[in-house]
Amino acid sequence: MQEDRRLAVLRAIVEDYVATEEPVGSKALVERHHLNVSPATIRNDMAALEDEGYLAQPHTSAGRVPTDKGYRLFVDRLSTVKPTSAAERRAIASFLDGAVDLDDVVHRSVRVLAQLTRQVAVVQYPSLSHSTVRHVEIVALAPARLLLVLILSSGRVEQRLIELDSDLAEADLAALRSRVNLAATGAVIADAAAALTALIHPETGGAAPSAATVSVVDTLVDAMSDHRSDERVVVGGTANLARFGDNFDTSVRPLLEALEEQVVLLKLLGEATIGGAVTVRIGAEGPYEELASTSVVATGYGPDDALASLGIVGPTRMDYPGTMAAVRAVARYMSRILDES
Amino acid sequence: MQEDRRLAVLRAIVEDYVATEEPVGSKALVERHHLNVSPATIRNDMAALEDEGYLAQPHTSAGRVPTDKGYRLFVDRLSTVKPTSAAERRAIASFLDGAVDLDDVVHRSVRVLAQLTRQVAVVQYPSLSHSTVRHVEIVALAPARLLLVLILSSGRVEQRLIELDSDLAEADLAALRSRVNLAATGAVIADAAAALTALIHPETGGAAPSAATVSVVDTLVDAMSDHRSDERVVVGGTANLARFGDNFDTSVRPLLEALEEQVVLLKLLGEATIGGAVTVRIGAEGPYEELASTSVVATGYGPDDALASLGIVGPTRMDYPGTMAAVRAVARYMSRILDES
DNA sequence: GTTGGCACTCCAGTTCAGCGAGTGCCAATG
DNA sequence: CATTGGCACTCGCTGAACTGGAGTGCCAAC
Repeated sequence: MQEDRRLAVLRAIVEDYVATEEPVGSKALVERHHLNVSPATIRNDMAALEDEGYLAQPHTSAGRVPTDKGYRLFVDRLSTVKPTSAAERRAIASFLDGAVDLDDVVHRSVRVLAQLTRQVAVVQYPSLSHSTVRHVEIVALAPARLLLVLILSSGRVEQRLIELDSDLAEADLAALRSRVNLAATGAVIADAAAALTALIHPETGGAAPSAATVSVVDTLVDAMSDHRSDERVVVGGTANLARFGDNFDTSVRPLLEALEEQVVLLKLLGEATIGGAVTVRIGAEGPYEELASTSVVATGYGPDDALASLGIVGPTRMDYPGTMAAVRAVARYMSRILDES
Repeated sequence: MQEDRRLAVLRAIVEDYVATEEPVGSKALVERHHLNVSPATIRNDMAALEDEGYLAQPHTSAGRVPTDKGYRLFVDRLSTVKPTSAAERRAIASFLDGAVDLDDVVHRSVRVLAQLTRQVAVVQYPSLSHSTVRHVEIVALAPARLLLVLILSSGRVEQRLIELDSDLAEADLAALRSRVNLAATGAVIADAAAALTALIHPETGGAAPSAATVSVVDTLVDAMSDHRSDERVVVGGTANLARFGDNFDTSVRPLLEALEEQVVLLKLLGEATIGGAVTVRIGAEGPYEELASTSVVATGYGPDDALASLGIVGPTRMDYPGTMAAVRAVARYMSRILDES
């Protein structure tokens, strides 16, 4: 019985603190939420919650503030999933439906996510490793100079320029082109790379591959395993940082620094790709000390939610239910769009 | 004689203010710079400079601060061009030389520029309109489904997918491919678009073009005139905003907002593409009221410095000579790299 | 277990005086 | 006429002292 009320108190404190940005005291609490008990009772509960580590006092004789542990409990057990509002769904739809290509989808997503959550939004580009090869084109710019164009299902295009030691006849080029496409087209990146490699290392000892073939295949395999381009992320909504101009040094500065470090961002997002659900990292739960006062709400998108991740970064004091709903909604819509195209 | 000294005083004030971030007084000035006159004399000069609008006082009985007009005079007439240091050149070279493709060049440039200037750096992608067509590839993914790949000299690749009403024979495809390339390859975008259009509107009334030809040409011309992709910019170094955490509302917030608005950024940079030199917009000189307390230092890059622009955005109180040198150095290096590849 | 009462704590905001950097003006000087 | 030293004045900044109020913790009563 008291246990139930305690949780209700914790929930109320989280909600009030998120809304007001100020430590919440016992009296204000009984007024705003109609708990049918006296402030003194609440005080006892608050003291207990503080003992258990869910609350903290900025200083003696101020109200209580949730700790990371408090937020965690709130997110895990107390928050009711806020359904995305019709207005939000409409915003997402009208924003994303106008997108013309992959770049555009990613950029629009980051914008709409930043707008909905009023936080800094981060969207990772679809990773190479989950794409399939749509087509490989080999163009002779000059007799000994080839342009390789690798077109992937996610809409991404990679190009490489190579010089050959000797000229390549048009007929040979055509043959090479069709062999390469036969091996790679339609396959997942990893398989395509393997199939291509097999072309120049034939188990069944056929004719030795030509120098041009080796060169082309090497370059393509290299482009396919170039994980550098996996590391691309787009950031948006940094203007939202302006909302919490105080706490500059504790909140904004480390966040800005982290945003510059794409590697960190990718790690943060990466954790989220695992399950299908929306992941929440609160405060110091992660390994990044500088981000102790920020939370990350992220999820995967694309088929099986495994193509790449998107999410937001914000202060631990944030509207978790709303943010989680927005992140999930954008991810779903994005998956759908990518699936259609 | 006094005129000379007045300018020296202005220069000294700008330099000191930039270095110390504090209003500079007459006494401190004679001490730091060895002007061989008394503080009282300087005071007279300062009063005169204030009358002419080059200086201002934050409040009575504080030191002087340069006005926008003061900075303008400083930039135009008083600053000696700081030659890029060897260390800077080395930093730029080692940073940019590792770049593998266009995206990479742009991203690396923005990083190195942000690092050198310790400001927010902005680099615009090479504009379509100044590129030439390197190659057009037409691939039949299916008999009635074509993939068009447009490869530009700047390293950019555009792709379009089209469906035909009827199947296209391999021979016809080859013919079309060679006609299109004959018309477009090597030409500047605008010319290429015109030449392609001519293919389907033959003045000398030849045979009417096939439906496939019309479709392909239309799509290519459309891709060439797609100025949306001209509007891409990359921003870096926002973490440098942390350095001036005070003035949050006057400096940081509007800047963050401007950075989100790519259109504004492009306009700011756009002004710079005109001459070959480094352009400086100081404070309220531009039409953007919110950016009244920021300056933009930018220049063009690429052949004739006309391919696109890059630059930095920072507080009016900045090291103009150093910043201008860095911007110019990065632009030059970038031009060179793009030229080579 | 809940409640009202009460003493206590401590932040936040305000007032006020003193300090010091800096100015403007003036009269004197070369 | 430019320069200089002197001097009174301004004004923001700093720190101390004070106060109001919100909030707590504890205790005794129900």
